[in-house]
Amino acid sequence: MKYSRQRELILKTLRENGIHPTAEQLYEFIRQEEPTISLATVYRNLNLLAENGIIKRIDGLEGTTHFDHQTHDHYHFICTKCHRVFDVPYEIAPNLAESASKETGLNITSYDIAFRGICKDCQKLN
Amino acid sequence: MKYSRQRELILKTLRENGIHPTAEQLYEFIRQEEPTISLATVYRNLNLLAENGIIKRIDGLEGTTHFDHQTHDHYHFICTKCHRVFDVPYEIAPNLAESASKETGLNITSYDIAFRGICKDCQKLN
DNA sequence: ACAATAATAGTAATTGTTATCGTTTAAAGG
DNA sequence: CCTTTAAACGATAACAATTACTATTATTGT
Repeated sequence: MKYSRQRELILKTLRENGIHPTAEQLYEFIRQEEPTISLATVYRNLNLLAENGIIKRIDGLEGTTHFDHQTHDHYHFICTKCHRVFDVPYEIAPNLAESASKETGLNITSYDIAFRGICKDCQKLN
Repeated sequence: MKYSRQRELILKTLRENGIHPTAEQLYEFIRQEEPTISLATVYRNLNLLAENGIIKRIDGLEGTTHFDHQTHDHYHFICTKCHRVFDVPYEIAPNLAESASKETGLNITSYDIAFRGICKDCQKLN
């Protein structure tokens, strides 16, 4: 993997962002600083970074994939109204992958937990 | 909601299917019995059934939505090789939505837990 | 500095899904 | 029954998210 300014910018922007953006959202943000960047470049690098374990994909939302700079297993809260994704500072069970593997006999390598509901900002708007 | 032969067939087929198929997979299967059915009808009815709580959507896979005839909260195992979705007969924590709500202060209404790994069939093929 | 090759921008193509629209069909009342 | 009405249909166009393609540019090792 060869260095590129665009990839560094993508990673830096993702790390500074708290809501785990989509490729499109990142693209719109980065465009302000780097107007010639291509949407394809954002997608290409996000996938590349995720494949190399540097960032993490978050599926589980309707249609669009989000990206997270934190790679360790943790939980998310997805607002069903504004569709933003937040980290959940709460742990159900430590070593969940291992204990679930033992219990079920399945070869579990990772997991995703997504909680859904209306976030505090969206609740205020009612 | 008015009765339709197509909807009944979709629901019946989903209930008989163990791997929680996508709309496309259901469509291909149903076509054998009902060759004139439209893919749009499959999508329309799966969404309608899910909105009415009769079936459940499973997001969380790369891109494609799967559907599940079981509506109560339960966990899934997604094979990262063949992309089939299986039920996980294992419960981490009862009343997870409520306890996580209390713990975090978030207004959690539902959740999804997806384990990932290689299923037994795919392990055999190596 | 130069060759080799990875990465880029721009855009076309693909894929999963939804919307549209004219036609068909199930349910309810006369 | 027969008619009316609205829901559902099939076919296909439209759409949105993502990937593939291609000619050009940038990075790295020598």
